[in-house]
Amino acid sequence: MLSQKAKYALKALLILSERPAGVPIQVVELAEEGNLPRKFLELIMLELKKHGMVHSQRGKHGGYMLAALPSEISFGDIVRAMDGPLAPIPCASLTAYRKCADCTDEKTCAVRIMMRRVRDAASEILDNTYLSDMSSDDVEAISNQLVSA
Amino acid sequence: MLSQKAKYALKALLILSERPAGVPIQVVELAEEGNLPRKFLELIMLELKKHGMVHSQRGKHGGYMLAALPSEISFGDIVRAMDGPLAPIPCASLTAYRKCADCTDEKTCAVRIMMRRVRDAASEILDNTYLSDMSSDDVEAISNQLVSA
DNA sequence: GCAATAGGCTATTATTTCGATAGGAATTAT
DNA sequence: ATAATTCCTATCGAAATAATAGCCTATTGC
Repeated sequence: MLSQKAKYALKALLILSERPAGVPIQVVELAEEGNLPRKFLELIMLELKKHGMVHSQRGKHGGYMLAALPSEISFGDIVRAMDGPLAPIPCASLTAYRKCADCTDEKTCAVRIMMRRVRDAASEILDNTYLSDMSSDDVEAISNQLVSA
Repeated sequence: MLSQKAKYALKALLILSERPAGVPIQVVELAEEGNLPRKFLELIMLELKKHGMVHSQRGKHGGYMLAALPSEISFGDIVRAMDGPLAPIPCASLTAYRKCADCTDEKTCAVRIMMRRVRDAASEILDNTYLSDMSSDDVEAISNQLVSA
């Protein structure tokens, strides 16, 4: 499951990615444009900042801006920052491996192998798509393709 | 995330799939062989039965058996029965679509498109692999390939 | 028929996680 | 100074998760 937190983070960063770089956008504005709960979004932006994905400017005329180019921030980065590993189960994670408490022999565990495949597939998609690949223009084009297909 | 419940279900069904069909296996035996909490597993087996994936026989010499061939029960079936839809977010689900409360325009939602891709990838894997594809022999072979690769 | 065995069912519980809100401290522009 | 805005901590309620307990009911073997 993708948490609300991660969903909101994605939406906020997508909005930021379509604005001119370096100009701070306030949380209120992000919340309005994305239809997101303001106070919750504040926490999220703070967390994104701690992960180095955005910069902030305090005080009047402050706000948030991307810490890198939209072509450098992947969906995988964002989802991991908010929700942790992509793998459905810790023993199938590359970035945060943890053995199952009840596991007797990992090598013969079919569950782990299957979940590893799922993880790899998700990573293949999310780690190779960047904010810049999903601008509103791109998304509209994709949606239209789906309709005509 | 794959729940413990789903993980235990998968392990139990994998054990069943390697036993002769039609011979009931008791919960205690499944719990021991799979290193699973007995009482919790009882609930799980019951739920699997309600989903029509296993049959049960009560009384002395009772137990559970698969309701179909191992080549007919997919990992996708099992995961969905235990944890619900594969999609990371309801608006990207085929089997249990639900609109996001905060969504203003689904057609231009990049999050939904990405999560739909993830869903499709997971489905591609889980719906096309059956219990019979993951017998302990198969799994050992796969593990050995990984070592030598 | 009766005892033993095993699934069936309901309730309960503890723990954690999630989603969100509140209030105020720190900082900056004017 | 004042207004605006991020930063930080605390807190809350609701839901989900993981599991256990206990009793009921069906079936079998003798």
